[in-house]
Amino acid sequence: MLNKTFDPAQIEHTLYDLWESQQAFSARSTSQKKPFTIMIPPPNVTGTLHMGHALTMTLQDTLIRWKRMQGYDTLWQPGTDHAGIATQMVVERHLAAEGKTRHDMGRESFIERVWQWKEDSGGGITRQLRRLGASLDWQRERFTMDEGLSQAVREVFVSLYREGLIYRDRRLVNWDPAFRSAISDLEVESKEVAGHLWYIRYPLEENEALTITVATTRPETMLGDTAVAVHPNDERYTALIGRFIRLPLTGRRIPIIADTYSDPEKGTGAVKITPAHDFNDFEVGRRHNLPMLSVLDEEARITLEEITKEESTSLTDQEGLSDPDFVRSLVGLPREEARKAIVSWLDQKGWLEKIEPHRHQVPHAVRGGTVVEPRLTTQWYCDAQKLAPAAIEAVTAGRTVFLPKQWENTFFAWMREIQPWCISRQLWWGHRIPAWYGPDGHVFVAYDEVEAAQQAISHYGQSTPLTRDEDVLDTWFSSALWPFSTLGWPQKTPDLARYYPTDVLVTGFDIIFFWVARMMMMGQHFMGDVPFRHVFIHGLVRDEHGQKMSKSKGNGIDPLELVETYGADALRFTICALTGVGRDIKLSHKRVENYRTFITKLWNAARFCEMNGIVPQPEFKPEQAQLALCRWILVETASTLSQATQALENYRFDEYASACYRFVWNRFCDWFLEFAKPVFAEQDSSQAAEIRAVAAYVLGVILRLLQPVIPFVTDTLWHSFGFGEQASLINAPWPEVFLPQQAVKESYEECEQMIRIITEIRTVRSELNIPPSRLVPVILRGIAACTQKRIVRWEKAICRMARVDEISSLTGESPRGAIQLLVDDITLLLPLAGIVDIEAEKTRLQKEYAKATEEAQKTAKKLDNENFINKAHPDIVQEMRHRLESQHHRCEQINAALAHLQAC
RNA sequence: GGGCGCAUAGCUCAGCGGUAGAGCACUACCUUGACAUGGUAGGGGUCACAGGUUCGAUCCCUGUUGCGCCCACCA
Repeated sequence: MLNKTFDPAQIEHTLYDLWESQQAFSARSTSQKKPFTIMIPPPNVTGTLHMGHALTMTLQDTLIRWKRMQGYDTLWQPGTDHAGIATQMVVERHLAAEGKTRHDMGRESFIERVWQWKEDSGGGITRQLRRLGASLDWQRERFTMDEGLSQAVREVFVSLYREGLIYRDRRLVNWDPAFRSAISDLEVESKEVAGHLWYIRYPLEENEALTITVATTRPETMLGDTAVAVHPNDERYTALIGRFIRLPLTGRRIPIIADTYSDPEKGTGAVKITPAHDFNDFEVGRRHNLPMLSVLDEEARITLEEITKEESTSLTDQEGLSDPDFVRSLVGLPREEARKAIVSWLDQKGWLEKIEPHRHQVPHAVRGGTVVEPRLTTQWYCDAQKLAPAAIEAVTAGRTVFLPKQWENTFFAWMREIQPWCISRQLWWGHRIPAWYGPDGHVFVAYDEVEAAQQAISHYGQSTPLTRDEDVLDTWFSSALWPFSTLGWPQKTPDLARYYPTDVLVTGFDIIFFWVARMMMMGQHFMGDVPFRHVFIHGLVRDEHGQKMSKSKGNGIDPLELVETYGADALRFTICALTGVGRDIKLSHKRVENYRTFITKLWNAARFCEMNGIVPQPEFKPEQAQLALCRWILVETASTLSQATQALENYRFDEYASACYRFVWNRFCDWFLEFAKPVFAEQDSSQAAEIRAVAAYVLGVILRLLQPVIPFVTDTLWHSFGFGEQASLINAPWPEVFLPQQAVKESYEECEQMIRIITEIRTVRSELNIPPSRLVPVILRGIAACTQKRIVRWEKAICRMARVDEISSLTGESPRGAIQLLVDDITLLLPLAGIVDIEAEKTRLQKEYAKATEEAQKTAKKLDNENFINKAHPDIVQEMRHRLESQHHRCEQINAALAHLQAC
């Protein structure tokens, strides 16, 4: 017996455990079935489930469960990511709470601590995925830092190095002074900031009275200036090109150079060049062979190390121009303080011409939010420019297709402009770079220490002590290998051959560059094929006001809270229903609450079936159905099934959900079950047996149709009804579409007509304020014998559903004051004289007449247009003629009804 | 500066070259033996604006406005 209400909390845990213990989600690599594979975008191992996860996982699970039913050998590969920076940050925060830093602990014990943290919290996210109902193949769960994946990382690093696609380079990187690490371009976002433009006079070498003024937003970097650039065509400065200035503060002698980088429109047209602290200046410096002096250390504090190394003599005191004591006092000052100090010194000494307020873009670290400092360091780079073309070609050729398609443009735009990928990070948590250095700095890249040592012997001719590179790899380096590393690569495993390339990647647009592009490059390079055939890009989950959910705004919705409150099915169905193409999702408790009613409706429909003795009849075939009602619901079932299937094929989760919703609620419940009620109420109806069989069949289809999106409630019902004796719902076959024959279509029309009759009567009743408790008689006038027989067949249903107490027929005149209804060629009379307000009915009819004539006029006007007749498609013209005919007919009928009333 | 997306009922969104749709909200009536987390019926839209193409435009094209996003850019 089904409970009166469905209680998800009670069943979801047990049901999921059962599924898992039965290994219902396991891929069967030895089966004959065709494989269908989705790789999970691995969530951070120490993370917690947020709405974005709930969205992407629901969509993936819906696809994978659907494909499983379609008979594929499905692999949904689970796993987690070590998330270098994020995880290290969390653990460092814990340490800070204890008053410690990672440097106090040392590398080894810090890493041990992170592993411990991973062990303690690492199950969280996977437990939460289970809570959502995600049908991942847990036996295959992987972690980006487990032994197998680490081996893949080393293999990729070493071979790319040997191919010259990984190299070390000294150039500017985006440096996060808080992490004291390089970060990638993608981890930098520019934010507009209200700052200042400082105009500083630089005196000419030969005559201090003559100055050239530069404008800068970063006066603190002037310690590292090694040139002033002007545009070669800028007449204001042509005479100065090739001459030298003396840099205030240090007295350094630096050239005025001509370079087209300088923009005469900006500032004064003369720009200070600080190659070690600005990406553009760096390029200028390279072109002109300028010295590159770093004046900020790893924490972005002033350092004079490089200046004093380069030019130990320049720091001599020159009255008013250079001031060695002051400059030395700057050492160790953070950027902002150094800026203030330098500006005030310049002002005192008269070098500051003016200050203007200035809004400009400043790069900030996406994670942590510190102002990023361009910094000259040696890092490891991956030559993405060489890897990109194959990935671009794969998309151009359609071997990988993005959906929606327009994301391909985003992908192309970035890939075509791709920059060298800085893959080293000055962190401790991650894949340590497999590179060792000899005492002279010679690099040995090897799979392990033993191999490196051997290389050293052959290089040096003797055993030589090596030190390992301190840095770790960018987290996305290992993520890039995910589609094949999880399948056993670099070994040539059967799984790799079977499940690669995967079928679809489901993810958000925010990681197209970080992850999708890199998987494409690595997949093409190491597997010789794309990692996935489709990339389905979904939107973002926002709050009900369309705001991005964020911790700081506190507007986030916890998916687990929704699951606890409304059930996983309700959340999943809501997500599917709201996932349109290329649109973000606005989510609220209210939304989930609303869609939960659908789950409730389904549950209650099933209870009704149960109460009426509906049990599965495995022998039943839809082709056998004779009754019009049964044929009608079977046609509806077939049509829903094909709509739903097509929707899923096109990743139209919203259409899939709404097709199911409409069918279950507005067809199965509102009409089929309602029509069935009077039949079931009869003691021994000959029709009941067929209706029961069909109801059971349709219910079975409904449960299978909805299993992918609402697995808990459907599985519960599946077993409760005993459908499960044949197969578990999870592996039950996706229903076949039943193709209706001509006779079935006629039956369908018959049922549709009855629906219209009932609706017409209901509408009139409602508009004339006849309460449901008041039963009314219906008279059929001048009706053909076969139509009459048909109505008789449906009499009980019409009476019950339209609140009618008697259906009779007559030929000849209508009774006075009877309300006349028209459905196709059937005239229905409601003899309500004295019961209803005749005037109200007149008004109603007049309104309807006006509407009908207006519509008819519109059609007539169209048909009067010669151009329309000549140029429109003949089918359309024909259709319009038919339309006009029926509109005229309808007008006449209303008019007749009106005339009848007038006569009263 | 370059690019992309969106604009349809009070709200959230489908849709489509040929009579504007759904859910929620709203109004009225109804506790009828599956379900009040329900039933029945109803009101509500110059499809952002201006041009163009077309027999016909909410739909296609161009422009305008508004909102959002991505990339680039520390003078």
